[in-house]
Formats: sequence, C-alpha cells, structure tokens
Amino acid sequence: MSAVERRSGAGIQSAERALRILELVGAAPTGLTAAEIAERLGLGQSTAYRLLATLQHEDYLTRQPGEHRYILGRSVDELGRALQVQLVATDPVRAVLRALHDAAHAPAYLTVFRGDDIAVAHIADSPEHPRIGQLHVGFAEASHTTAFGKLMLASRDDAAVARFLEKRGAARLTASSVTDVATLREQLDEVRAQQLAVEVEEYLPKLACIAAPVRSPAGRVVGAVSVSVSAKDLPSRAWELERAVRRGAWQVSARVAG
Amino acid sequence: MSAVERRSGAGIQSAERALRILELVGAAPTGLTAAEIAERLGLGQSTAYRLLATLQHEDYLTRQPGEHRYILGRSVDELGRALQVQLVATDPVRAVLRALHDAAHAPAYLTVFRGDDIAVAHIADSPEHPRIGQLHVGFAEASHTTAFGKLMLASRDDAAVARFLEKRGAARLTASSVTDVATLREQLDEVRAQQLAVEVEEYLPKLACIAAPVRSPAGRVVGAVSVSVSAKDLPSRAWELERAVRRGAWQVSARVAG
DNA sequence: ATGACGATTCGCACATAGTGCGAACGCACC
DNA sequence: GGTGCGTTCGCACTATGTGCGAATCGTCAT
Repeated sequence: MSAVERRSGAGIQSAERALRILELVGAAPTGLTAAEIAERLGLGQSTAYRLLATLQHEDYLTRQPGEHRYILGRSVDELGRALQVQLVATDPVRAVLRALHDAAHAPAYLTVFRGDDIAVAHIADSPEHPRIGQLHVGFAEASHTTAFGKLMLASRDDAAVARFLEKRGAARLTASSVTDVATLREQLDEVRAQQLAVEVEEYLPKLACIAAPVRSPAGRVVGAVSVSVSAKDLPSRAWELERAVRRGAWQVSARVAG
Repeated sequence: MSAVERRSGAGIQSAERALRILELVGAAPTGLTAAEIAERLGLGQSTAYRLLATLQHEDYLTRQPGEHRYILGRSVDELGRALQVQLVATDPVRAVLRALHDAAHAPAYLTVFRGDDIAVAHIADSPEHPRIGQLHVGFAEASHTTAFGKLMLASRDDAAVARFLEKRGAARLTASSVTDVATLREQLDEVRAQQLAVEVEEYLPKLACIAAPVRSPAGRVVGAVSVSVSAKDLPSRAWELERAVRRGAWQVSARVAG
C-alpha cells in the first residue's frame, strides 16, 4: 500500500467495492451498465466485470434479457426480508399494532433498537389518525426527544448513555426539549421505574407520545410500541392510552422469537 | 490456486465471503458472533474480523451496544428500499391497485419482470377477496401457466422464449396447463395481439387470472397488473374485468419513473 | 457483405491486497 | 490474580485480485 494515497475505509477492498456497486445500482432507478459502473468507481474493466459476475452469480444483481444494464436481484430482496424478520415486523405483530390503533384511535408504532439507531419497523395508522409528519418505516437516528428514544436510552446503563450523548449530543428540537443531561438522566430513571416513556411536545409541537418496552424472551428490551396523540388530548386520555400501549407492547413481546 | 480443490463460484473470493456473511447473519434471527461466522465459513479469525469490520463500517452490519453478535444494519434496509423503488412499489402505484381491487371485487397484483424471474411487488386484497394461496410479495419463478408469466414471455422474442423454455421447461401444474410449445407460442402471439393475457385453471384449479402489461415511459413492457377470480365467474365478468385490469395497468404505467 | 462500434472475455505479468497463524492485549467474571 | 472470551496486532507468504491490452462476439449502419 503506497504511503502517499491511503484508501478511505480501512477494510477489504473488493468487499467494499462490491457493496458500493450494489449501492450504485440501487440508486439508479433503471440500473447501470458495466461501463458506467467501472467508470464511476474508477475500476479497470476486467475488475468491474469480475465483480459484477460475482454479484450476478450470487443473484444480488440481474439483467433483463437483452439489456446491458444491471439491476438489483432477488438476493437483495431476501436480505431485506431477513431484516424485516429481525425487526419483528411479522404479520401477527402487525395485527397487534392494528388493534392498538383501533382501540386508541391514534397512530401506533413499532420501533426496534439497533445499535445507536432506531428502526421504525411498522406503523398502523389511518386517514382519520395519520402517522406523525415525516416519520416513515425505516432506520432513523435515535433521539432523546422521542418517547421510544427515551425508552432506548433507559434500556442502557449510564456509561452507554454517556457515550451516546457524547456522540449525538442532546439537541433542542422544540421549546420543551430536554437538553440538560442531569434532567435527562432523572427522566430516564423514571422511565426505568415506570417501564413507560412519555414525551410531550419535545419532538414536535402540539404532539405527545407514549411508549412501552418490547422485550425479548430473554427479557432484554429490544424495542417499543407507542402511540402519538395531540398534546392537548393527553391529560384526559393518559390513563387509557397507557393501558393500551402497555397491552400492545406485552402482546408484541409474546410474539417475538429468539 | 491449487489444482486439487477448486472454489465453487468463479468469482471474487472476498466479495463472495462478504455476501455470504450477510446471508448468514440474516438467517440467524438474533444474529451471530464473530467466532460463529468464522467457524461456519471456515475462515481464520483475522480474516473474519476484517471482513466484519468492513461490513460494519459500511453499515451493513451493526451490533447492540455491549453485545457481541452481529445483526443486519441500516444499509441493508436502504438497499431493500431501493429495490422497492425499482419494483415500482410506490404509494401512488399501491393506490391504483387498491382501487382496482375495490372496483373488481377481486385480489389485484402488481408484478415486475426481472431477468427470468417475476417479482410480486404488491398485492391489494381483503378478507372478502383474499390473495391466491401461497402467493406472496417477493421474487418467484416465472411460469408459463400464469397470466403475468405469459405476459412476460410475450414481451420477449422467440429466441428468448426458446431459451427460457429450455432452461425452465413447460411443466404441467393442472389438467389445463399448456405444455405443448407450439400451442404456447400461439397463445403468446394472441397475447401480443390483444395486449392481454388470460389464464383459466392452468396454474391452480378453479382459478382464473387476467393480466395487462405495465410499460415504462420508453414503451418497454416491465411488468403486469392482474386480478384473479374464480374460474366459474370468469365468463360473466370477463369484459368488466378486462376493462378494469387494462385501466389499472395504464394507470400504473403512468406512474412508472425512468 | 463489410466495417465499425460497444460489450464482454481472455491471457498474462505483477504485486498488492488478502490470508492464516500465533501471540498479545483488553476485559469481564470468578 | 487468574481464567476464558473477544478482539487486535505483527508478520511472512502467496494466492488472489488487479490492470493492461488484445481477441472475440454481436449488433447495427452503410
């Protein structure tokens, strides 16, 4: 390896290249040709073709017959499906969320904690009770201003929380966001005690959220079930919603494998 | 490379290994430890760790803080999402399928042709009009016995069809399945002429299916919109269903990008 | 037919990038 | 303070991946 130019990610070069190809192809709605790929990655043609042959052989890429552009293949779908399973987004779990939505008359969410991220695994909503703004199924940064974010942090010990805050900080999103670390710690203690997290206008104005923990059979907190309602409705409905969310989280936990 | 033992897939070794790791981790609901991965793949620990570091760095793998097992990361989700886009499974398209289902009182399907496979991109059904048996969203082998399969074959020239049949054969699934190649070719010609494929009890007994082609802006047939009904209802409803399916396919085509 | 152009494969020489082994390190738990 | 993981490091070796150029194939236009 030359001392002059150092590769960015210190990793297995060809593995990185393979992954980058997948991303590149995925980002192109109609796929890419071998030449385009080689060019954009600065690869010789042989190299590109060999990498592509491997990816195609493993069904991560395919081509329409007669076409020269590569598109994502079925293995990508299989991986995605495997992820869904890991995220607990199975049909019985979806049914629980749907029932929660119907009972609470509010959008219901299933989130799963992954590393320092949160994955929104499923949302049960309706035209009458739509999901929060831009919240969508997929990975999102964890935040100390959301009910499920608090739950995630509460599931960790102080050292881990400190590490998290050091990395991500405690940004202020609304006037009510908690930015003081000491106060946040107190909140997390309360979350641990109640096994429930509540957030009122800390994430988005006028909105409140209640979340209860989902546990693996081993007892580990792996995610959260939550609902969001308008902040002004919260006082009158808190008790009812808490019960509904706790029940939903319990039911999901019972349907979590492994 | 030793002449004695030859590697299976003639490809880039480390890329293959990286992909295999992803599959392995995906297949384990709760993830795997580095040691397990190294062992199952027959890798030295350094090698395994370096591969894992690369995959983690690119966010294809993550770990829960404190945990030693690797799980699928957010990049997998992003890839899967990119595939969904390539499969045209966007919200407006889903809405079209839903409308078709409501109008036709039958389960509606969007399929996308990929290589020699068919991807079921979306299904709009209901408890009253449930989807066909084990049909599910995801990739499936193309078949000459399904309406969308016929449509896919019809979108190809004779040589490509020949190649397909040589590889996959023309199996008999029901008493009505067409297994004679000449007859099949005639059917495909008719499909091309009508821009519509119909199948009656060729795939599953008592079921019939009508499919119309989805076209890219460039005019290429990229998939199909279809509905399935009970075979005995077909005669009385054929005209109505044909109109509905054609309309649905047209609407989807208008919502296909690139 | 002929030629020209893009896509794809092949052959080859080179050395980088990847590999395995063993040892060292860090860390938690006993 | 020791024992048992999980993880990193150092090193020597060469298989593995690489780039270049040329050969081949296929398609389309002339």
